[in-house]
Amino acid sequence: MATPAHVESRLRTCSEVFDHPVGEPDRTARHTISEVAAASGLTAHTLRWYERIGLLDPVDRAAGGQRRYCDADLHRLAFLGRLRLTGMSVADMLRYVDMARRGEQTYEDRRQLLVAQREEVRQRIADLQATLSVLDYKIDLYAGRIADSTGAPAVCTYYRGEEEQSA
Amino acid sequence: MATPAHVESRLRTCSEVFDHPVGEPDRTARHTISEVAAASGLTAHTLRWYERIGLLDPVDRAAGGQRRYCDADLHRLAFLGRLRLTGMSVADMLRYVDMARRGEQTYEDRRQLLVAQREEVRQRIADLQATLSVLDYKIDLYAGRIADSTGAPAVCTYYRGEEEQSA
DNA sequence: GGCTTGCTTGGAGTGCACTCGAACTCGGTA
DNA sequence: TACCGAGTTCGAGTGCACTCCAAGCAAGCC
Repeated sequence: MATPAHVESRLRTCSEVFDHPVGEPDRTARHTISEVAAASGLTAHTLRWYERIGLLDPVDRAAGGQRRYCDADLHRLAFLGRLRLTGMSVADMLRYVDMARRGEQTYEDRRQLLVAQREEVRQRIADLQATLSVLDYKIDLYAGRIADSTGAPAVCTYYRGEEEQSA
Repeated sequence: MATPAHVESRLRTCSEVFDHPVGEPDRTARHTISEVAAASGLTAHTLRWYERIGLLDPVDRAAGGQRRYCDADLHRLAFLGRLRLTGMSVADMLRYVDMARRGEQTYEDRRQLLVAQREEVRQRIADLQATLSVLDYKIDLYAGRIADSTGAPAVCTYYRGEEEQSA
């Protein structure tokens, strides 16, 4: 049922893996730090720093001591990027990663952490959507598309009066 | 057409104004710094700092030098809070406020700034919603509600394989 | 051999947005 | 009069998340 024979099974590029981190990750250490930096949007500095503080497990090395990242590293980076996007602190990401290292016994703890984070994300989306309508209103106001101070029926006047600090 | 006579027209409280900054703001300086702190969620320290750096115009003072905020100050604070929520930097908020001080001639500039910010907010919402589905997937995974490695038809396997760092 | 490029390290530095401290003033009350 | 609590000032400090630096190494090329 896995990969049909006629599908080429070459190793995927760094960006391919990072942008679409699905399936069983290949464990071949083969991506250089600059490839991973380009794919992830993080700097090489930041990638080394993530490893130093323990967000990434020690990365494999080529002869000469250079880092070679495998697909599993990219999977983790991609997910950490998602968590960071939600506003999760590095300290909390570390907590999550430490749990992941402790294996199945932390499934429930991890689930709870993610459920809490999901709630925060939902709240954040709601806040942003409320902000969006304030921005819409202000933009229309500046474009002169809102007849001001005429008794237009029930027009939203959010933040009217903030425009000019005269008086 | 304005305020019918039978509607009581007492001055609104600090929280009322901050939470619902609509209509022409009253210019009576009457809210203490701790009231504004409670209503806005900012600390008194931060309110003074906002004024020091110019995000707020110099606030009126009671005899004795204590600050008394008016409704217009609260309107501005409420809108600044919205901008901050979008991730706008204090430096950019300052730019916006400086434009507002220069009056009508900056309407177009301000509109453009807000349009750009609106685009960022939309992008941010999209990112967060994508993250939400990743979180949903992971949460289900941890709850054991996803039959792993069985050939379930086209199940999303985002980030599968990131769970355990064994191997 | 000499040069360039890309990588290595640990520690120090940066920028942001607050956050706090210390010393002081004011108005009210027991 | 003594004290309290809420407020004042400005400069300094904090925590976070990078970001950079200097010195060095290894491989590849002219």
